[in-house]
Amino acid sequence: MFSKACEYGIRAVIFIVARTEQGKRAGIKDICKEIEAPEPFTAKILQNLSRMGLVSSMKGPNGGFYVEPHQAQLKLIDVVKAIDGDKLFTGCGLGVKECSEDKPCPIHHQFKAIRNSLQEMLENISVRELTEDLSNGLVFLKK
Amino acid sequence: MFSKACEYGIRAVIFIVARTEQGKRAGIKDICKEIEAPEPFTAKILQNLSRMGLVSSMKGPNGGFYVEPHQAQLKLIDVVKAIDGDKLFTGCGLGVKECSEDKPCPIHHQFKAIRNSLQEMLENISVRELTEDLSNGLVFLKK
DNA sequence: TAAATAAAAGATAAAAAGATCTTTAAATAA
DNA sequence: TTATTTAAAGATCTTTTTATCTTTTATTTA
Repeated sequence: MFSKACEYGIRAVIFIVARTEQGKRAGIKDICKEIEAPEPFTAKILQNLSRMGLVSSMKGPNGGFYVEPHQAQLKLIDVVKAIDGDKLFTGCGLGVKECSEDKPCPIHHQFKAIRNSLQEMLENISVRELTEDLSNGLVFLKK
Repeated sequence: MFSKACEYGIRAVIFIVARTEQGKRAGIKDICKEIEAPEPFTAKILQNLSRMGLVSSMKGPNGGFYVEPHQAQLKLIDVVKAIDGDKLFTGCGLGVKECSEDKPCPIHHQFKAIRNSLQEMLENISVRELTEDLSNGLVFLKK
């Protein structure tokens, strides 16, 4: 469904927001240990997210990734679209080039329903609420 | 969502069933022209489906791909699982290794709902009913 | 200011997915 | 039987995705 990059990205962002709420920044090493992700690859992903303004970073001692208050309002859909783009929500399920409402592919309508609910779900979940579940020990980022 | 192989596979199978209902076999060339897919790649996919018994084939003049009556009952889920496996329905949305009901990832429950409805959709759609829409000009396999 | 820390950036490498080409085998029809 | 047709099989190639390594730049602290 999501690319590996997107999976790592979402997990990393959840952890970063959690750390920010504890008043700390999250170093790439900590992040990757915590979410069990490859370090240089995840660093790349976060550099991109940082450049796009979804998260912030600071170099040097005690540096690392964090979120500004306004960034803490991130919805999951923002992260997904930043990393995987929106083809999951706009592309044809069967890869038919000119699939549209007028000339639908064989599963166009059924598919639309599914991915609309996927999109809706991602739009309604904030990263922040997931960090709460995380601190409460309700959900996990690794084994 | 689906791999390219799966997209081509589904489109090809729909066309093959349609041709079978017209009492003909579908050659790989015809198939690929009709669904706008790369020929050797699609041939590989159909060879696999044939080996797995989802479709039938015959060599020689007037040969090609077709379905036996019992194969015409194919559901979309059969094709998807044959090509992409079932990781879409069983794997964790965030790629967390030991994600489970007991130790769920942050979006485990929301994700489950989505993919259950996806699975349900694929289980309830038969390839055959899609060929009807195709012959009625209601849906399209290419532009 | 100098040393240490940590992200940024760029180059490179490995693996997987997607696509192609060539040869072989089976079936049919002349 | 022989030539023709068409899928099967195997080898190969390309592109994209995933992952790593090295060097540079920014920041902090001593």
